[in-house]
Amino acid sequence: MVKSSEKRQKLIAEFGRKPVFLPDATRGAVKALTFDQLESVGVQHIVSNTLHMLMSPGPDHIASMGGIHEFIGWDGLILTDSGGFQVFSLLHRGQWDGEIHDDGATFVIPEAYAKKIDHVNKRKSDTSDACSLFDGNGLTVKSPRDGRVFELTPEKVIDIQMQMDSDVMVVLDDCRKTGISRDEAEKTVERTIKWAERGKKYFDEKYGGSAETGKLLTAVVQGANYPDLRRMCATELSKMGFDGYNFGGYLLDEQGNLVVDELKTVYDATPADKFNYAMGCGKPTDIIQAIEIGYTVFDTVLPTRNARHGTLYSFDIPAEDEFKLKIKNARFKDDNAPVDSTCDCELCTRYSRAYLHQMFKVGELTALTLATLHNLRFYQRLIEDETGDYSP
RNA sequence: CCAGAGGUGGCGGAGUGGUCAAUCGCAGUGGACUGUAAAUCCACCGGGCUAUGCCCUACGUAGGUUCAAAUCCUACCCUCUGGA
Repeated sequence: MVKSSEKRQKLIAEFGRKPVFLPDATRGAVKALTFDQLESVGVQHIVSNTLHMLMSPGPDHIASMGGIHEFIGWDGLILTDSGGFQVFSLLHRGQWDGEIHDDGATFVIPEAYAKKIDHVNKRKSDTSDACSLFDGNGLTVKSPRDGRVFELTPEKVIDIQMQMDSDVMVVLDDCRKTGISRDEAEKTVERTIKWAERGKKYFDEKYGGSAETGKLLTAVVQGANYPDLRRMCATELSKMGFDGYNFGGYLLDEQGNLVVDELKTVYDATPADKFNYAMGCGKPTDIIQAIEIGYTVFDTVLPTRNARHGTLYSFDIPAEDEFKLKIKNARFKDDNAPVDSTCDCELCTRYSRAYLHQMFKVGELTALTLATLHNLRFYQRLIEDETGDYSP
């Protein structure tokens, strides 16, 4: 195994000690940005996704390219999500075919998506390279053109993340939204605990655990909006000795409010010397709340996706309005001010609201880049301000 | 000058007797987005109201046929394509 760089080792050692925000680079890239641009706003950590990388280009390919850091050209910390969220967002919401069973989850890739990612896998499928990792023991490649089948199990998810050479790994979990029945919630908790145990055991026995690999392994706490289930899940997982504990599921209630009570319960039920990661959190105001509770690790698509959709964050906009500035609104056509008068990013130091407005109106790609750059800078400043050691 | 084709809302373009204030796309306006199938999705988009309904003005212009016309007839104006 390739040894982590000194820089990465340091990032891993310090991970979660103070609040960090990790932009989502689900498929190995933060949309619209280069890594130079990402670094220019102070980002040192990103999140990638096991399922997406499994589908394309495949863990074997990443391994053969020297691991994910080498492959994508990023020497910062990479946290890889397990694909548990896709169990929820794609399977439970019925967007993709597939099923969840006690052994894991099976995904059938829709033709439209398969085509999009097929340019690499088409070649691979001829020699079955893509599934060699699993010894034919689970991962099946059906048709490379229309609906290949992938299976995620607690063990496979560890293997994939190890092959990718991830820094912080996440075990497979059965992710659900908050509004499910008690019965369902109990089942997902049971399954999540079982899967976590299998993942941890496998990581320790096959790879020698964190001590041997220098990587961190985190577990996911489920339990929907049932505080006692959350507590039970957190307690059980804590007994297994993970490096971090993640608040899983959907961390908003039906009204879109942060589930503060559940977050507190989980925080209290997990070891004080381990970090807590609020997966998918969140709006700036949500992050501030979660930091107050004690969470230190955050990721969400909001700053990057909203940037691409024309919603910019600005400290010039009051918190009551969620710091949101919709740059495509007609009122910014003649606005010569920067998006955020307190910001030091390229967008704010060089361009006006009027210019960005115009670039969005005509669909210039530069607009997406500038907006993404800025929103990530905003999130960096938000989180750094919370620790009191903001330094640009 | 002759022969064809056509003139529809900001634009492109459906509709060819009633269910048409008029499909759809673009542009416009606003909204949504929380472990990313998302440079996406949704709503509104002639005007005026005592507004889940009513009234007015609209399918080149002017007449006509009809209970009823963007849709049929007549004339005129304009555009395009061929031919002199």
